[in-house]
Amino acid sequence: MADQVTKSPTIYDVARAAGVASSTVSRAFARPGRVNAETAERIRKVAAELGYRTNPLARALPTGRTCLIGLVISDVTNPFYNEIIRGAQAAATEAGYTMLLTDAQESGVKEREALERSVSLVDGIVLASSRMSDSAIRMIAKQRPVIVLNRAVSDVPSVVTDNPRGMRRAVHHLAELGHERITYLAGPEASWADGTRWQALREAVHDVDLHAHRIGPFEPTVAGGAAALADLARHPTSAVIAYNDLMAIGLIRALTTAGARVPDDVSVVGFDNVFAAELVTPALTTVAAPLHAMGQAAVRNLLALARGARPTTHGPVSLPAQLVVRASTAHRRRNSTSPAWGTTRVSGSAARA
Amino acid sequence: MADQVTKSPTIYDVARAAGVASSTVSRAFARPGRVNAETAERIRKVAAELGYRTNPLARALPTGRTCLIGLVISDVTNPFYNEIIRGAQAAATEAGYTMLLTDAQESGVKEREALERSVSLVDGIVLASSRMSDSAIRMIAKQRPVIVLNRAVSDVPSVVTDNPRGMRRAVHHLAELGHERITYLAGPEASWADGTRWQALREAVHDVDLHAHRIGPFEPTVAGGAAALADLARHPTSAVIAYNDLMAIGLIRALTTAGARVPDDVSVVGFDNVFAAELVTPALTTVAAPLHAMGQAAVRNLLALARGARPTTHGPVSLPAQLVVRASTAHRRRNSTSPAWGTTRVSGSAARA
DNA sequence: ATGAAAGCGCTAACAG
DNA sequence: CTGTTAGCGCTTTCAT
Repeated sequence: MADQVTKSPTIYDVARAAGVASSTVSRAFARPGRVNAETAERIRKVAAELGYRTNPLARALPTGRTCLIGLVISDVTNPFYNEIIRGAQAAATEAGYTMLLTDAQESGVKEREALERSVSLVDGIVLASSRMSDSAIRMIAKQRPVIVLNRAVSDVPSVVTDNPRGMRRAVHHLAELGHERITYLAGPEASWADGTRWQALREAVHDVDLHAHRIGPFEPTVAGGAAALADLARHPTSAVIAYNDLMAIGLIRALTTAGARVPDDVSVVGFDNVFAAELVTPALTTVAAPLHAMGQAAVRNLLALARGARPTTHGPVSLPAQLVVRASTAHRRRNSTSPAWGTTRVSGSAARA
Repeated sequence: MADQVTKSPTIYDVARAAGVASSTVSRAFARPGRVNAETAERIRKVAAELGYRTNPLARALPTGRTCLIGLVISDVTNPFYNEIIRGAQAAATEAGYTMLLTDAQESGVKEREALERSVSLVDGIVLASSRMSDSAIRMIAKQRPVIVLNRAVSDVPSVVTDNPRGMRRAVHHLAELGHERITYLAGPEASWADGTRWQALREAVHDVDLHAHRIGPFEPTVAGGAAALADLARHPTSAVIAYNDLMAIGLIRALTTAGARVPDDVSVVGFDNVFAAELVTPALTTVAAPLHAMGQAAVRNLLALARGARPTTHGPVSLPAQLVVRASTAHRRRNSTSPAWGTTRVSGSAARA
């Protein structure tokens, strides 16, 4: 039965038992060099016997450092963040920091409230795919070091994936497979990543002389991807690139249900390479973000910032993305002129050449 | 550029500006009833102007309460915890608490270290599928209120799913489909859930006069499930129940690759109903744990404990599980005496029908 | 209802 | 190298 009666020993208890001043005990733990080896040894021994453990809270008060960092995630439920969380945690632990993880539950308001309650508690904050406005972010960046992940906010250091390059690879892959028209399934309008991806797609497509068309925005979820089918049917293409894996998966399912075959009738590529991407059938071709590395980089940079380092680079730190080719993309079949999966009545003729 | 120069105003700044004693300011925030309505109003106004926000750290020192609770997860990467985290977070926020999430990275040692660093910081701890020994858990339960999730530890309150009932439902479902022999794919030996599930399976199977056979243990991952194929092939059955969804998914994939058809040749049921369960093909029939509710219940109970409530019930609090029937289970085909998916060379002729 | 003062447990000058 | 002495920002008796 939980009996939290025993008050944990304080620095004074140790000091008394070791016959030294409390400040010496403090030094023995914080600055072992500044204390006689023998005394230090004795203090450690006594402390161990008493079961003394320095109270991080009390320590934080005079020093102003809590050794806590906040990681705010727009939606912990999204598998996209799994590896990011882990990378961040690893970097934090490695540096002796503890992580305060907060789920913003998709809401800019909740995000703000949560931040409200935790800014003063942490030495720095990583904002992953924040739903807050740029100005709100700059606001909190005034109070504590902040790194934004997966987004660029002027005057606030950030870590992102190299979407342009990832997108270029996806487009080249599709081009090699003979596809000529690509539909982009847009994610949330507020998403910075969505903007860069669509922009990158337009440029990439231009380079290799293909065409791109955008539909959306849709929710960045399986349901959102499924919902995109109707729009896609109105203007079908043999290839589609989705804002993220979840949407790609949703679309594939809807497509399959509607009688289309992936990748035979339409090739689909996602973004992020989340865990489920390789589990679904067909396994998803996707642009893999270096999730773990991103979480890690964000925390490391944050910690550097907290230590007083000025952000070196000006633009965001950009981590390389890779294309993971799996089974959801295939060579375009010339003969499939009209989609078998038209909305209601398959308006056959409207297909591309 | 992050300029954390501006020191945030203290209670004294507010007191001075409002022309009252600091203690009055303190009361105005903590015990509004104990202060003149007008003064309180003035104080709030001044505080707002100055942008004063009470420092939770400084508050925690004299009160001993940090309004922080720790949630330790054996592996944040496992989708099983997604909804649990969310439920926990919701309950915490609702009660005005902030959550300190820690990933134990599958390691009892790391778990312990992380705990070491955070016990003194929190008002209570939820241990989800802890990898530590019962005695280690009881140890930390002596220092702070603790709730263990998904496990039973004597003398420590816990929240679990009703595995026996879930298992019974799965077995009845399989029985109705005409299956007679069920293989259980065991998860980690150290897992409390694994023990109860296998035990429940044996009992359930006995009630309806079927047979159960256990293979394993395997890693509770997709890879682990795939690895189980070899063992299963050695002693094939028309139905298998896996320790969890990830393993079930892994097995299905391996089975499919080996040329077997799910559910035609073998029916597979998982446990947990994680997000990916409905995404895979065939969609997984699984025993759904009330993930969100579990996280929520754990935190609520913890908070009650922290408030001084004695745990009412003696055994663990058990939350109901449901069977979600999807596409990975089907009626047993009488004629498939020998598996078409034998270990190495698929002995062609042996196909069903 | 309000003020004064004594800490919470620890760190950080400053002397010795 | 070690002891002394102030605080960090807030709460909490105890007076008034």
